[in-house]
Amino acid sequence: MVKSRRTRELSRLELAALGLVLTGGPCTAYWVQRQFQESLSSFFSGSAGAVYPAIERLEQRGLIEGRTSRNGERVSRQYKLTAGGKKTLRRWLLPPLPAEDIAFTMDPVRTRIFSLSALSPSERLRFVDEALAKTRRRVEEVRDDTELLGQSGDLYSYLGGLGVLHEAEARVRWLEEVRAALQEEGGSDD
Amino acid sequence: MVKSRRTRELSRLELAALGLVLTGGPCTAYWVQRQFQESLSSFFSGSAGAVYPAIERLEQRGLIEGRTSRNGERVSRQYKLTAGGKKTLRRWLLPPLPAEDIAFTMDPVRTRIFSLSALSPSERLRFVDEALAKTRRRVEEVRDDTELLGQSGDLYSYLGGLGVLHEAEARVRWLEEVRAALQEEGGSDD
DNA sequence: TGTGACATGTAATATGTTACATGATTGA
DNA sequence: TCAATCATGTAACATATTACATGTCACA
Repeated sequence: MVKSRRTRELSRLELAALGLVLTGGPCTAYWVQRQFQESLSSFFSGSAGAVYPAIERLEQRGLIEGRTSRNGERVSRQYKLTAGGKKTLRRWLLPPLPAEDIAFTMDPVRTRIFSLSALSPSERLRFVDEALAKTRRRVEEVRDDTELLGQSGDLYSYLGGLGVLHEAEARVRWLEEVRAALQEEGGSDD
Repeated sequence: MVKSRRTRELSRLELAALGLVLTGGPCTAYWVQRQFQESLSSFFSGSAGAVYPAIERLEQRGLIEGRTSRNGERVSRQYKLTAGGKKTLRRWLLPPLPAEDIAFTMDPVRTRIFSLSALSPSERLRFVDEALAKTRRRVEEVRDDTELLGQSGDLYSYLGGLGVLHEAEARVRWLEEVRAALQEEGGSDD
């Protein structure tokens, strides 16, 4: 039995891609790419320049294995998880969950809040109102998409969608509070 | 009047740093770095290797201006926003808010959900229970920090903290739903 | 005949990460 | 005097982004 040498940790994209190959394999790199693009989470763009190299790295590590197949003139490479790949995924899922992953949070609208003093009181309200309107619309979109996922019978995708929905709804509630606070602070305009 | 030539867009880190200089200026790059490190949002690590170059780029663009000062042997460079910097911030805040910024969402726990089939039913519950416990603890931490921000009188920081709190609470509610769904699906073990 | 989805990649670019390195000042 | 904080940076590295490039296949 070979002791694996210490090697660099997998990036989030690599881990997510590995999980996709588990669920969808055997599948092509292109399919993985589409999953990223269609995902409700837009963290990864699903660009070819990111996905293809990531898949290659996973294969080089022996976490997935590819098999080139031919349909007429068309070649494609189908990947599936190896035993090592599954072990890696299990290590990723089983305790302990790293603190950074629990604390991770990012909202580009929230980032902007800290610069609000560059605007006049009425402009601040305009900012929040736009964010509120667009986030509400986003909630509806996510709700629809999640409902579809629920009907598709894919439990984990549905649960993922539900997570995105909860987050979007939380943003709406938060923005409503922000709006109230700004109105109170507001007073006269510029 | 000089038409500004088309130039690359500012990165999120640059924009966030610009906002920090608005709020905290005149301030040092080190101070900006500390703000990132202490922020409840852990999206940016606040590493010197990211912050110092970003501040330099902002200065080269004329969005902030620095002034080297001397206290005894100690030199430090104090930055403050320029008129152009303020204009840039206002453009960032005023409509339209880009759709990507509204849709942006990332939760490393949620990412893992899609790979849950690598675990046995009882392991899946263990995963969710750990996430739930740690996220609940996180909610308490964020609540405390946000309360302090509220007492500090810095309205925008407080509102930012409130946003993080809402998000953490939403994650707890979501994980509770996930737990229920997994128990229902669960049945027999491995 | 042409469009769009399938499929695979590369190149240029920039950004951010970790780790290293240095030195002054403050306060216990 | 020692540790922590203030303060400024650099180097190596990998990764992700956009844009480009190519070609097949199904179908209307």
